[in-house]
Amino acid sequence: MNRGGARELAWLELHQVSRLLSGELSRRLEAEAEMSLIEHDMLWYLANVPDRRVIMSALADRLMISRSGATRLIDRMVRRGWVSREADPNNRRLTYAVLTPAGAKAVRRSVQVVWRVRPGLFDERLTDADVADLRRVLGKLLRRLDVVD
Amino acid sequence: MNRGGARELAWLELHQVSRLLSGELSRRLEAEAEMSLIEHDMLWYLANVPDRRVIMSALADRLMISRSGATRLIDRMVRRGWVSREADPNNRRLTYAVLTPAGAKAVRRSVQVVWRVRPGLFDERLTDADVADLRRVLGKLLRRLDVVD
DNA sequence: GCACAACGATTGTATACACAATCGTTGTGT
DNA sequence: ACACAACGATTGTGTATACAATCGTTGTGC
Repeated sequence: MNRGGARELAWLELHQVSRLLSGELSRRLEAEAEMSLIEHDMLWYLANVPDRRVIMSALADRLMISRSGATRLIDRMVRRGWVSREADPNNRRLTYAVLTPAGAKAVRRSVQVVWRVRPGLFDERLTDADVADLRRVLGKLLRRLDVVD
Repeated sequence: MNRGGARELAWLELHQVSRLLSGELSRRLEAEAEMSLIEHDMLWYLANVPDRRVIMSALADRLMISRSGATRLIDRMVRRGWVSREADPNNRRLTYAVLTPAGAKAVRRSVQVVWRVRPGLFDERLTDADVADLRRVLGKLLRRLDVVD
């Protein structure tokens, strides 16, 4: 029943690799930095954005999660003291998620974990040519998938 | 703070592509075949395995979900009448998930959706060389990630 | 043969997530 | 100025998932 075509296998392997890689990094982050992968991604993004603050809905888009997902994610981070909420004085519909000093400290630790773990999972196995090929193909796939970037 | 290296971007794009692709196929499956992506994957696997039956834990491994996740997934499928459970007469610890005729019918519909949707998302955008490159790189990544395959 | 470890599946529980509904705020047409 | 649409965020709710504990079954050492 049309099994095993190269394109079907490529599709399968793509998801398999993504799942295995993020699963492994996830476990290591959970164990060594007490945070989930999405929490790390969020903090890392916040740490590298001007003013270390971002509007809730922009955060949701960037992390590819729902608006309510972003609300609850920030709830957890506020409870942990890593992020604070700030209202926009000019437009009271907007809420900023702002990285706190404690959050900056936390993300410094989680980034260390990523730097320690990711090379072994990913970077070290690929030559420059591999990376270039991978990005070329991923770029083609990404191009029309309404990614705002 | 060490942003934007090609390897970091490749990692990001890999997960982004996987997420966007499966998200889109997921929505289409939900809308047009009333099942989730993992449910389709499960039925499709079952439909192509000898005897259309598989041991629970093998199913979990294959789908890369937890054992309890597999139990609950099969619970749902049994409720829908698409899968039945059968005990192994020789080893009463083992449970088989078996595709029912109704399940075979359901997967025929969901496969149609996949065949209709995936080419536009994936296949059509890639040349044979793209697919070969992608699989070469993914293969490298997969090789040591204890994939039973 | 019996005690007990190993095994496969399930259940209890906590958590994360999406979708839909809702709340307060801001923009718009007349 | 007012009614109302649009907007951004949150809350209510249902569901999927994982981890740990447990249940019944099978294998093993003595």
